[in-house]
Amino acid sequence: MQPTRRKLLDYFARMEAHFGPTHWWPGETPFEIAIGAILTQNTAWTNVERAIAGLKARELLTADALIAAPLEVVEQAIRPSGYFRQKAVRIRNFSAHLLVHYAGRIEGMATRPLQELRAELLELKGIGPETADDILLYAVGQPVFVVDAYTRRIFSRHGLVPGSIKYEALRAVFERALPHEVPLFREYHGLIVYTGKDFCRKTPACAGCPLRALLPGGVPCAD
DNA sequence: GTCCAGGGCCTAC
DNA sequence: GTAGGCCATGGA
Repeated sequence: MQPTRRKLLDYFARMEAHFGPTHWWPGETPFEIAIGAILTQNTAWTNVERAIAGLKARELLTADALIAAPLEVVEQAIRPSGYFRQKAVRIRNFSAHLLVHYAGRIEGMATRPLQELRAELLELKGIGPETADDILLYAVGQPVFVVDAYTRRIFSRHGLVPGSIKYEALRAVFERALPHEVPLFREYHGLIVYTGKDFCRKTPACAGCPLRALLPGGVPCAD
């Protein structure tokens, strides 16, 4: 049940033909991207934008500033993103780690061996597999394939992987089949997000989806 | 009013 | 090792 490189590149080509370049991920600096990765956990991006704006308005978008500010100020700044008490602690945990080990600069992470850095991020409370891989791919620029709910939904509905597949197994599917190129991994995940947002939760099922023709038996997918 | 979003942690079997 | 509860806001 391992899809070929050819097949996964066909999915990519069809999404790219439909959407064009996504330039995923939204964010002006590596630090902002990393914080956005934490804030978007189980949360719609529109709410994350408000939270990022709240941090910018208070000049809190650096590791130093996030640590120096009172916790309640950070909480209020990110309140629109939901789970604001948890996330305030999480972005401060991440900031503290960044300050202690990398002088507060994401760029400092780029010199570390990828697997060691990934394990290090996963040690931090509030950084799970998807958030770690978001940070690695989009903030640090390392070739890891980001898996999310849309990835599992789309590729299991297409019969390419089991619906019960775990995060690491699904990540391995893509990383085994595809060349480890950062631009490809970045765009591939961005296109999956676009496709999932626009088509997976709309009715009639799959109308207009660029992957529609690839569905097994041409049958629209549904929950 | 109800459902749920680009997760992750903790607890109980 | 895994299923279930919890965290919280805003839009559909």
